[in-house]
Amino acid sequence: MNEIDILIYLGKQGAFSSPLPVTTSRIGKALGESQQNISRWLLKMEKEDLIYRNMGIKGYLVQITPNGEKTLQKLKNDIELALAKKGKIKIRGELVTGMGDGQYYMRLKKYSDQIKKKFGFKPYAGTFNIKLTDMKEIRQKEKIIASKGIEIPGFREGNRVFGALKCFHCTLEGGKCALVIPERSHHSFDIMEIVAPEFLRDKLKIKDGNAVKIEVDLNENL
Amino acid sequence: MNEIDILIYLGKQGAFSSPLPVTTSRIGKALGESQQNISRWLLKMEKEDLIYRNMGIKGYLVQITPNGEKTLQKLKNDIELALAKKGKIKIRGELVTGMGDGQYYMRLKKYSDQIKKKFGFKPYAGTFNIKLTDMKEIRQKEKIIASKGIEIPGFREGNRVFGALKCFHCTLEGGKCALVIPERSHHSFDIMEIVAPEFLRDKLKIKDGNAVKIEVDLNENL
DNA sequence: ATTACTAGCGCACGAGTAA
DNA sequence: TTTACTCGTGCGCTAGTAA
Repeated sequence: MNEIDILIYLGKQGAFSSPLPVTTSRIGKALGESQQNISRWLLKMEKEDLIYRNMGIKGYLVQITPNGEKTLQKLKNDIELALAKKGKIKIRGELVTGMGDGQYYMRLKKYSDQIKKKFGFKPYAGTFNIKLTDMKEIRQKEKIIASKGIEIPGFREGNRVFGALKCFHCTLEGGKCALVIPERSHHSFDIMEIVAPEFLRDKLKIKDGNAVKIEVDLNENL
Repeated sequence: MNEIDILIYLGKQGAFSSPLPVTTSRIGKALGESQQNISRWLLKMEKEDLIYRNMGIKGYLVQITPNGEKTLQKLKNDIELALAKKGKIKIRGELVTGMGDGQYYMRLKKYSDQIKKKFGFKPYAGTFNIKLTDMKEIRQKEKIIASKGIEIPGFREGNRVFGALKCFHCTLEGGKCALVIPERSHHSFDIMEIVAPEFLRDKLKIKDGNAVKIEVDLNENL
């Protein structure tokens, strides 16, 4: 029991725009609380400028103040911010160079065109390679691999076969990137390859050995 | 302080999809509570199946359970339901006939075409006339009149001048209608005129003298 | 460093009841 | 009928401290 429960009850009854005739026992009944308890809460909420009250014939006329409305809005907002993190996984690692085959792949037009199409940016012809130094982080990567992700199909060029890629929207130190995982070659399990738009490469001033944070979005649609 | 605050905190840190390393004192600091208090709450929330916990090296690894997520969703939903009532005014009255000039207006094509255009239905060539029997209800009507509403312009036909109408989306016993207030003739302050789509006239089996509930939407856009 | 127990205090609760 | 007071109980809080 708290003032939020009462604000929600009053709001659902339409106490925003006009005074609502209510009694403490009716609210109590609806919320499973005693009449006395509601009486005390309304008194308190009046002091806190969450509601106005005027005596009516039977019971009070109660209305939610702008402050009361703001309180509800703020809570809703906070919950939304929290729920927005659903389906996102954070990973920490360390920037390394010269590992992984992503940088080779990204020079191939067939791959980079697909990135452009599905992620909306032209990838820099190299990748950020992130080394996962902790077993915990590798377990996170496993969780990502178990997700569906965004598939970029493979192709053949002459004799050579280029495998499919499983990709994810992600942010690297806050900047939008794409996580690229070749579907076949599962060697180097402790490396994550991230392609960035060209401009980001300049903006993020990170060097080899730097610790970086990545947030991977498991959802397919942005 | 309650479990919602902690769920929001954990959620914002991304504890939905993967275990989050936290300590009771860190949460306490963030929420302005003592370490001991957070310890007790986490214990309780674990019992209530809102979170899982596993001992880590320093502190716990905490994750929000599906049930915990559902709890947040439900609260968000309830708040949204409450906030959806904002800008809506409830009025009670009694159905009467033969009063008001709305029914005359609605037979005029220039008016009814506008209703069709702005409310999306062809009005029945008569109005529901609602008599406000209580001073409280009349005060509600004043609040409505003070709002902007949806204007339907006047026109002249030969010598006669037909005034503008101020209209509002509303529901009459749950059915979508339009409240129509002539801008000039402010006689009969205790009558509200409501036009309904033709089919509603049959569906709502209300007769003269019946008490009815109206919910008026002060917003212009549906 | 952690978590979480115990003790002590105060706020929140329902029951009874006055106005 | 109302609201809201007082009273007694118990839950939630912080501080101290054990593990």
